[in-house]
Amino acid sequence: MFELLFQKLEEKIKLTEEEKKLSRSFFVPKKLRKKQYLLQEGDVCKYVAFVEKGLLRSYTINDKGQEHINQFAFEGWWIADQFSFLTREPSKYNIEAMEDCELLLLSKSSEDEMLDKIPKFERYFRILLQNNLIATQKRLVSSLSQTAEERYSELIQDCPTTLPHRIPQHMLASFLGITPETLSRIRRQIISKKAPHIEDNVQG
Amino acid sequence: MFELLFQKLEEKIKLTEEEKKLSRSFFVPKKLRKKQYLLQEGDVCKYVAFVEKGLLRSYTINDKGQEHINQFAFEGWWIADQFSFLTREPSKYNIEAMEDCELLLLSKSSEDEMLDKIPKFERYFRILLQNNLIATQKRLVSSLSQTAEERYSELIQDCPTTLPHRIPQHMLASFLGITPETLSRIRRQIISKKAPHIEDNVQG
DNA sequence: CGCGGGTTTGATGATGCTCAAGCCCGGTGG
DNA sequence: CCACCGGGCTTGAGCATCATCAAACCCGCG
Repeated sequence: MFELLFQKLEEKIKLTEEEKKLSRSFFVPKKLRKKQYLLQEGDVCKYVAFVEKGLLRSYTINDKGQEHINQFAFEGWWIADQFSFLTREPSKYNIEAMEDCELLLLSKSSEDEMLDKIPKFERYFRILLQNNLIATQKRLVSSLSQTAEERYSELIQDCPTTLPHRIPQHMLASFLGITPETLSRIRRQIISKKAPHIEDNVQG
Repeated sequence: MFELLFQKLEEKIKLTEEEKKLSRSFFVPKKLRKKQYLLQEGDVCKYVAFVEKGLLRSYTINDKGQEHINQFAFEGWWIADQFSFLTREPSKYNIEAMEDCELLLLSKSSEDEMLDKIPKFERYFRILLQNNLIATQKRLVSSLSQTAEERYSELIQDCPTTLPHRIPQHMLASFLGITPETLSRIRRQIISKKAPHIEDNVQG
């Protein structure tokens, strides 16, 4: 259950066997079935979750009833509503399992204690947050300055295999901040750009 | 010169006098005149800067030549291109002083040494990044799910005094990802919504 | 006074949304 | 085995939002 976690940890920090053993004790394993929720809007986010297996999404619903996906979390990623977790205020996000999941949960008190007893984790989480911030800023800039087509093209360029394979189109649309209809039309346009001669020249 | 920095530090971590003295040595004071640059596109971001005084903006220019402001940094804030600072790759951002500034610069090697010698800073930067991430995620969601008018209204609701006072409209527009013309029209609409009776009913 | 920037205003067009319908395909039950 | 259902993807027509281009305006400053 902890294999992937320790593998990921070792990429950033070196833990002694002692520390590994101790750190295990702070996590609570949890399995989620597809469509079950780790967090629902209005609840306080009590855990940050490390994804050992499966796939989750975090999304909000705005006043017009539209869903907007904020983040996906694949194997080896962390997911939570940082704001609610930190402040203990009710969350505006929902975190749902898109596939059957195996998670390692870390409560606020466990995190605090772990950071106290194994300060190396301060560094680990700092690096994690830094990378997350870099990625989020990049996404923000692209959402402000690029067209939907450009954003979609870049997205599938970054993850040409996993994304279309494990995530249905209407959720990619929601992630990009566009409607499923628009995404469908964009895909058609891209295809006709790539092979503009096919429809025109193949005449038998 | 270090007053504001230590004030901000004390909100998050407790430093001994020894540590304060030591930490000073890692920073290099720097003054910038209005319109001078801390970082220019194509250069590697060599410093994270703490703003003792003044105001800066970080922006990118996309392929169509449009500027998009990524971040402002007021007194007490930090600013850098985290990605370039971390990877030493050339930056895609420009960081420019919007007013005369007094900064405290921290180079990568100084940061590393400081984190080594005063591990409390790991925690400080972790908290900093956490707050920055929360804010950036919020901005991302609003840029994906709200209209320009909604985003502008929320922005000036959050900072009704400082923002319009110190930041010209066309830069607010760039921050919101809209054109100056659109922002101007939005402002007019908001005004006429607030007092719809004025034009209609005052007839002499 | 005239210049130059920032802001405003207008006309037109592109991008993406809404609503509505049709299609495709896998799953279910008769 | 097939008919039916439902969800996801596609397609179309019309519309809202926002960008673009161009011109006017406003105001501080040399």
